[in-house]
Amino acid sequence: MSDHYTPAEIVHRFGFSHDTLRYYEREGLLSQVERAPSGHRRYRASDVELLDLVRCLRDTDMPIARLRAFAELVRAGDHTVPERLEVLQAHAERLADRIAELRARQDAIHHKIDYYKGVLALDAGVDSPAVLENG
Amino acid sequence: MSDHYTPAEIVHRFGFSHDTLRYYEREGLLSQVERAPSGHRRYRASDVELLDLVRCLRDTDMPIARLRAFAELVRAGDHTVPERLEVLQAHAERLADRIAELRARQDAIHHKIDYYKGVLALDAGVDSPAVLENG
DNA sequence: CTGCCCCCTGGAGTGCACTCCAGGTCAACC
DNA sequence: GGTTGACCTGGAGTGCACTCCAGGGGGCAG
Repeated sequence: MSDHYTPAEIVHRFGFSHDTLRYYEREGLLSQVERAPSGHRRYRASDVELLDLVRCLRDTDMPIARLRAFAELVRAGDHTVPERLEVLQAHAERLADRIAELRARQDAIHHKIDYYKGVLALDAGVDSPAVLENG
Repeated sequence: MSDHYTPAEIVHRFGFSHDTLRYYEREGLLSQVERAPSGHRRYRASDVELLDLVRCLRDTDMPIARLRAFAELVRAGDHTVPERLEVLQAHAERLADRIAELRARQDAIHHKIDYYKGVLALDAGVDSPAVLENG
């Protein structure tokens, strides 16, 4: 381990494919990644740090465009911290909403599952099962 | 209100667009929807019931292909209830995993937010702020 | 010297889920 | 009778996020 990471190491670490990493770079999520004399990329600690956040935000469905905007703020310097904070807080809010929605839907699905289980239980126990109310 | 619903009523009720409803029909999520003599669609209670579930499952990211498979089971008759149950249970499991992942990411994002808040607090109170550990 | 592997490039292709469009029908209202 | 509005059709187009491809280079093991 030296002060940089090869593409393969990054692929392994984050689970992004080579192509996805190049795509992110093209899209401005990563600033120009350093190169070895051979032309091969050398990812640095700052890239890794940003990719960590990218992983987190992509996994929570932040679109690429917003990630690029965030990355640009990071590049613009420390004075953009308030704006970055706003971006993250807005995202956290949407995420909380999304989780709440998923949980509500999850409840509905479990009700449906229970309904089907009821149907099966009746089927198993009775020759001609009664009609069941679908909740 | 009669025993059927117009396309506009369905659009209003579920928030699916006309085009999306037609797309779902083409994709086999709804079986052939009844028509008025004019050719206009007439959605019935059974369509509404299925659309309710479609809303639920789409909102929790079940792909169209799996929804079609489910719809086919529904059409095939009551003997497919065990299979439908399996589909729903598998989906519920994926959904629980997804929610757990989102919550984990949510924690990480909140840590990042707290970190940025710390930076700002230091900025506000100190002329030359100390370096802060990024968690 | 010969493979072989890892990596490079620009650009084209893919999959999914819609979404839009042009042109037409039908019923109702003025 | 004309206009309006809701709806119809098949098919093309869109947006997003990758993902794949063909062709090429550098460096090292055998």
